[in-house]
This record gives sequence, structure tokens and C-alpha cells, in this order.
Amino acid sequence: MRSSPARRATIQDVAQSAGVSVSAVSKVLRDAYGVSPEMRAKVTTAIEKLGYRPHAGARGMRGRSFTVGVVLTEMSSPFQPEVVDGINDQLESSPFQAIMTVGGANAERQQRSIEALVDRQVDGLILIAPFVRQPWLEKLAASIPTVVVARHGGGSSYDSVVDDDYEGARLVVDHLAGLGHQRIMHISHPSGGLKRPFVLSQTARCEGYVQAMNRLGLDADVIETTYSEQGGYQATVEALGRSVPPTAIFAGADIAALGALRAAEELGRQVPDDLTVVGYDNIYVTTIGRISLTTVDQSGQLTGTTSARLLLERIEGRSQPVHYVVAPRLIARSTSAPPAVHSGGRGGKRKR
Amino acid sequence: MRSSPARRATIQDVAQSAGVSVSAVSKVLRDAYGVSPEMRAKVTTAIEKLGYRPHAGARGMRGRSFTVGVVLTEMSSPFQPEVVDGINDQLESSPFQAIMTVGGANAERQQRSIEALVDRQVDGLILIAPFVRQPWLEKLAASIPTVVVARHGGGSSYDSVVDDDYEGARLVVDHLAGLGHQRIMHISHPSGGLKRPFVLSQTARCEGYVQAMNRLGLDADVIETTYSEQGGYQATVEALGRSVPPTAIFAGADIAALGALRAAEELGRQVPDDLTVVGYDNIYVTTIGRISLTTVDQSGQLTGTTSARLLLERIEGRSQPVHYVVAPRLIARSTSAPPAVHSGGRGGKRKR
DNA sequence: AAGCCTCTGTGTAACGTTCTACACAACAGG
DNA sequence: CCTGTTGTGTAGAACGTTACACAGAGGCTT
Repeated sequence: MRSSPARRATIQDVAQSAGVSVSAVSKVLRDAYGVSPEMRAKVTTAIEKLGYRPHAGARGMRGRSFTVGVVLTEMSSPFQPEVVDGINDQLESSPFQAIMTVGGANAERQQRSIEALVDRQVDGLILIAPFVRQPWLEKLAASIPTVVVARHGGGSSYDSVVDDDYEGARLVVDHLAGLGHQRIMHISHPSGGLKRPFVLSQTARCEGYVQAMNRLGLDADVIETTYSEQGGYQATVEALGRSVPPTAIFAGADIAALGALRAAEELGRQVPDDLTVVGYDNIYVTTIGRISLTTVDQSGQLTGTTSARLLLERIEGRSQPVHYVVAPRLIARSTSAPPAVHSGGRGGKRKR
Repeated sequence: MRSSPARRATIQDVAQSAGVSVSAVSKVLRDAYGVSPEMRAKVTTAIEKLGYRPHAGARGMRGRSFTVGVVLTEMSSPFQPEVVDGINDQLESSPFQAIMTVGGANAERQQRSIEALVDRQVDGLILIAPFVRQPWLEKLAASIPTVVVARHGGGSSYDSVVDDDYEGARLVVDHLAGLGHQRIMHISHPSGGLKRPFVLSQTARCEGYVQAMNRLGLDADVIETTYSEQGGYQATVEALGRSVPPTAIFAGADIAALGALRAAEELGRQVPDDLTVVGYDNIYVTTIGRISLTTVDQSGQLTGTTSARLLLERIEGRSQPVHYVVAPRLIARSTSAPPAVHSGGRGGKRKR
């Protein structure tokens, strides 16, 4: 008459099987001070034999749960999964395990996701592009080690890893201006209610664009829609319908650039001959032949490994904040080229 | 001299603040029998006031953790995130919270991810396209409520939700044959060591293709590479290099179809005039103008909500297995057309 | 030889919940 | 007035782990 069909082995069972005390087993498990080699051997054998695995919930009640929580904003964006891969790679060699939740688009749902993770007693948190309010974030980070990804402005109680979106935008503008473009339109995305300096990528890219344009003495021209195929499409249709349309479109995200490409195609503009289109993110599809989009790469992988490393340091006790900036890289492909020739001085636009 | 800066409120604190016993609070929390309306009111007020949130780890030690674990194989595939969205939607109205881990490509890492979740005392498990071995899976599912997504062959101790990949492949073959194609090549992906009938989508699609071809009296022609842009590219280069090349390529996944498109372009074949290409999955990029791939849709959202529903039923106690099949749907876009004219016999094809 | 370390191992009190068993009150039926 | 019954609340033992406090056993100094 055994109890349940397949009860899980506990630390008790291991202790009994090895003929030692529970505390001794715990010591071995925790790699604590004061275990003889024989002790360790006996215990590990017993663990092996019983297929014992420590119960994270019980662990979390006293010490650590060896779990870190990752909150994503959206999985469909290709950048975030890349970051997650980086995190997992970095954690592989540590005793920590990452668990994720999807926060979703609004601050409230995001907050709920974060709290759910905290309820589950994670030892640390990595938040990707969160738009919860700053005071809430600071308070959260004061109570649990936290690393924030893709949100500018630093913060005093958490670490952060951000792409230098200002610089990325500058790279694009300089590239386009270098090709001879003057009327460069930028497609942006709502700021999510965050105010300077605690802004997400979209806002930083937009500001970087404006600054770079001003420095070159060019007029900034921003259309705010959303970072989506639809958004890019609409913004492009609107811009090309003007009496003096832009010669280049800089979309703040590749996905919007794809919409811009579709709009251009439908309106009979050849890319890059009649119109230059540039994106941002270097998502996978931009590389494939039919698209071959000029874009900016921010290494999601590197961002992920870095943030995991910072989080582990923080869990180990570091408390002064570290803010890490990842340098972006322009990847010129085949959707950018010099603008169409003007007949003479200023004149007409030629289209096919 | 308070203890720590911001200690988390416990059930004790709530009990004290409400002037009742801990057990009473627990009863309210669990909606258990034997609480008077006044009691409930007092307790909920106290909970509100203290901002109390139950500690999932501690809960898990006796009762439920109200957490379900989701294991993905890869996040870069667009199908899996869609499933996750569906799961989250369904769980929104329940007290359960989903946490995810990324299993990765090999069975061993996947197994580790699953175990990590079990260690964290999840109440149930949803596994997306797992290729752990069948006996292991059955044993796991015997000890914890489990739903398996995208793996054929049923199973006696778990529920499953699968796309009818056989039918999907048949839809494609019939579509192509209906257009007049005879030499239809299929790009497949390694089976991951699983044997019939417990196969993953790729194998089912391949088998469905072979059966459909045979039924029409056509010769099956399969190249096994991987479901990746590279894989699709290589297979296509190989096939088009033959003395009698296929007139249509049916890639088992959209991502491979994109590679096929690139290969066709580089080899100077016009799609769909010189070559038809069809994918599977209806991933986002297939919809955009420059690509507009003919493909098969399997609703990831529906798959997700269904599997979450099944899991909740199972957690509530159902034990006989349910196997749910989702019907696929062909989406004809602009990469499929009748084959190029044979000199003589067949009617001419002219497009655009 | 006494005293004092150091090294290993054990006992046991938490940790925050759940849930069974029970106490008590109020009330109904005989 | 006694005996149930029903409804409401509480005590307290788990659950599986950690980590503090301490007990012995030797070995080194004086």
C-alpha cells in the first residue's frame, strides 16, 4: 500500500537514503561550507538514485528560488525573442532559470504580469521595453533586483541596457543625407505616455532623427502612426500624396518600413529609384532577397546576455546602478539610393 | 525600528488587521465554505488596505500554485507566439497565470525546461511541438495535467490540439494539381527522431503530401533540409538544377518558402510565371505586398484558446484524453499559378 | 594536560500558505 | 430540558526547504 503512484522525492528521502541528516543534504545542495568529500559523494549518489530535484517553491520560502522573471511586451516583435535567447544563453551556465510572461500592450496588464512574477518569488526581473510609470518602476526595483531593457533615461534603483537609438537615427539620417536626400520623412510610434528622459526606443529614435536633421539644416518631418505594417502603409500614402513629397522615408521600425514598401509599390513608385526606404531593427525578413531593406541593427543577442549578466551581479548584491549602451550599426542594403535626378535647378519629380 | 524597508504583507498581517484568524482569511481567499458576508467584507477590506497578494510558492506547497507552464520550442517561429497569445486570452478570465520557458531545439534541453517548470510547482503544462520521447511524455502527463500542441498521434494520458497537417498538405497538392502542375517538389524538415504515429507537423505534412500525390497518380519528390530560409534556398537551387525541374515547390513552412523565392529570383525564374511556390503557416510576412505567398493557415489563436481550455478541464479533474483537431485553410495569393506553357499541347499562360 | 581552535555534522525554528478537525453558538424538534 | 443539526469561526499540523546555533571530535598551542 504505497502512498501516491509516483510521489516526488524530497530532501528527506535523500537524507534517509544516504543515511545523513536533512541539513547535511541541504548543505550539499547549496554548496555550503562544511561538507567533507565523502559526505558529498554519499549525498550526490542518493540524489542521483532517487532522481531528486529540489522544490523551487519551498526553496523560495526561505532562500532563493533560482528563478528570474522576464517580461516581454510583445512576442511578435522579432527583437524581443532575440533578447530572450541571449538571456537564456547567459543563464545556461548558472543555476538560474528564466521564466517569461507576456505583458501586453497597456501599462496595467504589464504591471499585472510583473506582479504575477513577483508573487512567484523570482529572485530578479528583466523587463523588456516596459511602459509602466517611472515611480512605480523605481519602487519595484527597490524591492527586487531589476534590469530594464530598451528604456532610456537610466534610473537609480535598477540597471538598464539600451540601444543607442539617438545614434542609430543619426546614422540613418547621415546615410540618407550623404546620398543627397533632403526631404526625409520619419514614421514614428506613440510614446506610451512616458516623458523624457524615461522614453522607449520609438521616442528616442524620433528625437535622434529630429536632432540629426536640425544639425544638417534640414526640416524634420514626422508622421506618428504605429510601428505596424498598416501604420507604415498609411503614413507613406499620406506623405506621397503631398504636393512636395519626401524622397526618402525613414521608418522607426522595419515592420513599418515593410508597409511603406507596399504603399510605394501600389502607388507605382520604384524603390529605390523613385523612393528610398529605410527601417530599423534588422528583423529577419529584411534580409531576404525580395525585400533587402536598408536598416539598423541592434544586437538583441548581446542585449540579452548583457542584461542577464547585470541581473546576476545585482542578485549577488551589487546595488549601484549600471547603465549599458549598445551601439547600433547601419546595414545598407538595396532600398536606399540617391534621389531621382532633378531636371535642372529644382524642378519636377520624374516618375516612370 | 521597523524590520525591512518594505516587507511584503502576509496572510498573518491581513488576519491581524481584520481582527480574525488566519484560517478565516484563507477561507475567503479560497472561496471556501463557511464564511459569513460580514467576515468576507472585513477581510477583503483588509486585503485591499494592505495591498496583500498571496505568495504563490507557499500556496503551491499545500494546494495549488495557480500557475500553468508553457514550453515553446522556438520563439522565432511565428506560429508559437500566436498560440501563446491564445493561451493568455483564455486564461485572462481565470485565476491562473501562464509562465513560459523556451525549450530549444534538442530533446534534452526541452526536457530540462519542462522539469524546471515542474520544479516550480505548476498546476499544469502546455507543450508546444515537443519532441521528447513518447514514454517520457506519457509518464510526465500521468503525474501532471498536460496538453500537447502540434504533435500527432494522440496519447492516453494527455490532451492534444493539432492542426490537421495531412489535410493541409492535401489542400496544397490539390490546389497545385488543379492549376495543372504535375512535378511538385516538397521541402521537408527532419522528424526529430519521432516515429509514427507520434509525429510533429513537418512529418505529417510530408506524409500528407506523399499520400495526396499518390492518390493523383503523381510522383512524390521530397527534399529534406530544414524549415529555414537557408534550407528552402538550398533545396530550391538543387531542384532547379535538375534536367527536369519541378514546376511547383511546396515548402512545408513559409520560412522555407521565402528561401525558395530568393533562390528563384537569383536563378532568374519569375514567380509565379516560371515557378510556383507555396508555403505553410501563414506567417505575417507572407501577407505583405512584396511577398504575397500562397500558403495554409492554421489558426494559432484558436489552438491556444482551445489548449488552455482543455488544460483547465484537466486540472479540474477530467482524466480521459481529448484530442482536438484544427482544420487548416488554404490561402491562395500570388505565388501560385498554372505552370509555364509547354510548346504545343497546353494553353498559354500570360500574366501581368 | 589544559585550553582553544577548526572542521563536520545535526537539531530545529522559521517561511506563508492550505485544510482537516474541532469548538462554540444558535436554534429546531422531540 | 435534552439532543441534534446547522452555520460560523479557530487551532494547528502539514508542505519542503534553508540557515542559525550548537555539539563532538580531533589537532595545535602553550
